[in-house]
Amino acid sequence: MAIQRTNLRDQVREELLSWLSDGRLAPGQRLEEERISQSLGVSRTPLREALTRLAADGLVETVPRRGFRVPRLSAELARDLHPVIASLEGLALRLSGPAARGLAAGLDGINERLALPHLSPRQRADLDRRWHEMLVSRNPNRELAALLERTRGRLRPYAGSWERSAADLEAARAEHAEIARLIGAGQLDEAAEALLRYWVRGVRVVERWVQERENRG
Amino acid sequence: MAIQRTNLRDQVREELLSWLSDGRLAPGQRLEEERISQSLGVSRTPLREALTRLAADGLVETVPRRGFRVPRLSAELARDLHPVIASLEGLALRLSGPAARGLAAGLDGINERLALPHLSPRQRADLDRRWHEMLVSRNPNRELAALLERTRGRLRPYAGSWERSAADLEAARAEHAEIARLIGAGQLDEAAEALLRYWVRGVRVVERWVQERENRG
DNA sequence: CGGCCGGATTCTGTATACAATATTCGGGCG
DNA sequence: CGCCCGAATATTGTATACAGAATCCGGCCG
Repeated sequence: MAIQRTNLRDQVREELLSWLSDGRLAPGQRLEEERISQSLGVSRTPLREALTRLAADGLVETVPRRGFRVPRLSAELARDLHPVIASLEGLALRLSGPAARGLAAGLDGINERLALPHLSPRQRADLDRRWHEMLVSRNPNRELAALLERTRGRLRPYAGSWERSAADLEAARAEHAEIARLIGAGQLDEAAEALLRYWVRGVRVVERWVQERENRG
Repeated sequence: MAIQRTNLRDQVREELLSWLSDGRLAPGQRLEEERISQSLGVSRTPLREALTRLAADGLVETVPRRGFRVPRLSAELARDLHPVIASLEGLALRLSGPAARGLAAGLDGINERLALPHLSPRQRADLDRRWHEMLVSRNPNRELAALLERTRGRLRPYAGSWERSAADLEAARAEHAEIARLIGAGQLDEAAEALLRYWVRGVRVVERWVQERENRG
């Protein structure tokens, strides 16, 4: 028995978010309201409100008199957002205090699964996402948590970049492991620095993926 | 000749933002759509889209089937947001690199004006806002800049806290001056630390103001 | 053959209409 | 006299209607 007690606006928003994740809404695509609202079985009103909210979060963009569109993939976005996320996660980690030490085991658990073969890029992206969610889960600052979730959400369209070489995957896993180790040792400042390195290295991976994607498609 | 705004949604949003700043929309107040839309001379449709965007930014909140309301003042919000802003501003400052040194003079200029007598709390809040905008104006990271503006915007309803004692005002000015001095000397890491102290001290000022306000009204 | 122009069509932005829930207010009951 | 209940009213959430701008498409001119 799912809780149905919500409004169409939020339901539509959730649906559009999943469309953004799985590529049914492709970068650069124009969003024709009538067509989408019909395929969702709702009117344009709640759809537009959902789109307005997504636009506020940067997941779609709006051009006056030309409606909403999905932003094109941009390596610059990753270049800009990754250090911001690293900084916020570092703050969240430091604010967690001694409670952070208990995270190490769980983090390692998720990191193990990241190595499993036969995972789709999106499944790996999801595991990475959960790893980082757990990383900051002991942070008591609610606003910081919300901001982090929103900001990380902007990278949703880049989930495909987890289609990466074995070497890149292994590098990410090694960095995860190193961060978890530092957390387990209570060295939160060092962990925050390692986080920054993790995210900055991730920029290059995303850059290459975006580049490749432009060449192919 | 004013710039003819693109759509009503954004015009309405700007108007509501100023209403939030000057208290015409008071914390805790329920937002009756029909009344507001009539007083703005627009229909409920663009108003609701503006409110949806404001809700995404945390400036209003929504209760299912009870519409939008202005969040109550909360010292906890300041406690949570101030360190986040400090962290983001610190990052912006470090990313500015050597270009930051040129900021010191302008920062001092604004800081001088903050000492002028006969300023309203809101005017002081505005000067402080401009001081911090200038502080990060050399930062090349566009996403960080946007995030900072949005996050700082959430403190809009707390502008009244610049109605403060002469001692508190002087303390803020002294910290501004110290930060500017460090920037002028190229010591960005130290400036970032001073920034953190500035924002953390600000928490107490806002806490007292919120407390006072609850007692009075 | 290519580029430009003008009407037809599509789509957005806004207004209005409508259904269902929340709130209000007065009357009955304890 | 106070509290609870229910009808009347008000308000939200959603659907539909409509005006005007953007886009498309075919014909005309160079």
